[in-house]
Amino acid sequence: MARRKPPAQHGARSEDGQAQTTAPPPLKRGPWTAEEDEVLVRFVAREGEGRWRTLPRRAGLLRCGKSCRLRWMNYLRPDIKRGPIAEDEEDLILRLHRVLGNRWSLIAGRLPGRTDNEIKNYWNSHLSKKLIAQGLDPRTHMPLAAAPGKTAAATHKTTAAPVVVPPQPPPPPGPVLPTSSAAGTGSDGHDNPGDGGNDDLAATMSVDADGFEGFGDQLLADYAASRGGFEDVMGCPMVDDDTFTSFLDSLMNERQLAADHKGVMNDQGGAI
DNA sequence: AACTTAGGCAACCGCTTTAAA
DNA sequence: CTTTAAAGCGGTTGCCTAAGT
Repeated sequence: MARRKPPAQHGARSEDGQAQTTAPPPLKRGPWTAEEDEVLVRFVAREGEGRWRTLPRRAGLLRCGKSCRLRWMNYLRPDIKRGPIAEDEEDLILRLHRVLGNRWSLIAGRLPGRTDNEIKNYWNSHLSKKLIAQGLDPRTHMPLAAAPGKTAAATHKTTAAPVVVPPQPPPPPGPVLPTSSAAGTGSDGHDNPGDGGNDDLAATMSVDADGFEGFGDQLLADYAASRGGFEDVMGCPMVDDDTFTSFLDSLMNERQLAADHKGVMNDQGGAI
């Protein structure tokens, strides 16, 4: 169901947006054809992933490297799971999002076969609305402040400021988690579904807490405290790598965890 | 039946981070 | 140490389809 305006061949920019002086080859844009898919699949099978920038030329594709990578990661990888998001997957997404926020790649890393793009789209088109309908702020999973006529009724299209979020009080002290620096950590960023892909997360989780909303999570706090993994440093609760990794695992493997904290969640308006 | 609106999702954009030279 | 290339990420766009009028 891909539709992206095909023309727009403004070749005046490289794939990274930098201006170019020499006339670039006419890069194709828009939806991929079955033929292109086949070429890419065959090439990756033969040469392996990586070197995306040069891949198009080597493979004989008139696409930019970014486009090839995206197509492979989001659609052509053999381990991609097709089909609707299952109920348990949805439940996991909700719980992970509550802890991780919009870290789609990290969330995807915990859902084998699902891509960050797919989860992001699913979140924006389904789950955020679901939370709103429950009176919860999709960003923080906290109860929406009563804002007459400005919440669930606020229809939106896709993600552009999808949710009317009233000014929030500072989130409760949350674990110190990585911000966008979780990106680009040497792994392919998609965290190889199912392979403990939050290692990079854990490695960076002590960086800073700025900009991470939706994580003020009593769930993790309790969990970490129970593990003795909490320290209060500069007013910011910290968790160690193992604690956080275990916590994410527990989110996946122990539905009981949520039940154990039901009281907490109820206090917050029944989040999740 | 024709038109309009909303939803869904693949693809693109721009920025950040990391690694290599 | 600095610069540059490569890769990855989150946000956004825009087309197609379905539902509604």
